[in-house]
Amino acid sequence: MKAMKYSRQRESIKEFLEGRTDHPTADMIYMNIRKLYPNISLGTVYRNLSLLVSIGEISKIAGTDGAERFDPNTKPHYHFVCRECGCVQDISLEPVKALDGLAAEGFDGSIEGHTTLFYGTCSECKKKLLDKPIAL
Amino acid sequence: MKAMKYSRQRESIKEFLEGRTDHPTADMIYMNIRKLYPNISLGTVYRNLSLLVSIGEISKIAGTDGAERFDPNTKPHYHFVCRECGCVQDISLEPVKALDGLAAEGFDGSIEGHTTLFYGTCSECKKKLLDKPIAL
DNA sequence: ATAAAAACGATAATCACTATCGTTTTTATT
DNA sequence: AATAAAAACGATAGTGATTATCGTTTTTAT
Repeated sequence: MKAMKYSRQRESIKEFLEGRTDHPTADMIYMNIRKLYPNISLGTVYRNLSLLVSIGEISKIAGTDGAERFDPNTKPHYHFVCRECGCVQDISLEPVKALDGLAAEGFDGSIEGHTTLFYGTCSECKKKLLDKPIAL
Repeated sequence: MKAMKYSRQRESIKEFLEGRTDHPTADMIYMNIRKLYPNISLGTVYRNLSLLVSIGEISKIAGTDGAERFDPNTKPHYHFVCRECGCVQDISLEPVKALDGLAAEGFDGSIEGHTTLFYGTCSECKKKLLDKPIAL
């Protein structure tokens, strides 16, 4: 009933995301795709991003302040967000499924999973903070 | 330099939140406070909520879709969000601080903590889903 | 080659939230 | 109690991310 048709815009969005680990926002993706398709619309970027998410080809990272971020890696994994610069990075820790069981104890609903966002200071910002003189 | 002055609007917001475990949004709080102060402004609600958060009297729950939610419980704890109705509930599991150490392994930034949001179906919605006939 | 419908670009609308600003309250000091 | 500085207010405009609308263009099965 709703067969998906090919679109080069969607293809280029997927290609742009492929291999990336910086989890860009819709706007960052828009800015970059515009170099290839100068009159692509921001709405088209949003439409295709949610389309790609809905068919499971990319995933969306929620919980980060401001804009949503997109990830070509669809396997569940944890993320880290830097409190200094706001950058988002992958955490190479296998999701701790045991947490779901622990959380389910004494809980009357059913728990299907969890999302975890670690926060702190990324290595880049740690360096910068060391170089910076102490503020008075 | 910036002494905080009393305000009944702020007081009533704090009182409204006190004892609640449904984690209302700013708008839900606004709707309720209006019964007591019919011409309170939504801006006043937002201003006081962030003020109360900044002095540590209440806390803000991020990561839930749409609007931010507020919690009178300032001790760090996990939350659950229902995928059916969107309600947010407390999880009575002590934050697993060991996760931070695990995540830090092989990570070059520094991890200060994490937020975790469990998802699934709340008990209310489980009941409703059982009563509902299977869709064709 | 045709035509149905999916996707497009442009743009308006929505939603949650923040900022501005003139007026009202609070509160420390007379 | 009167005063006055500043914090807080209500009304409202503005912002930023996202979604909806709509007439036109592309895709694709026939």
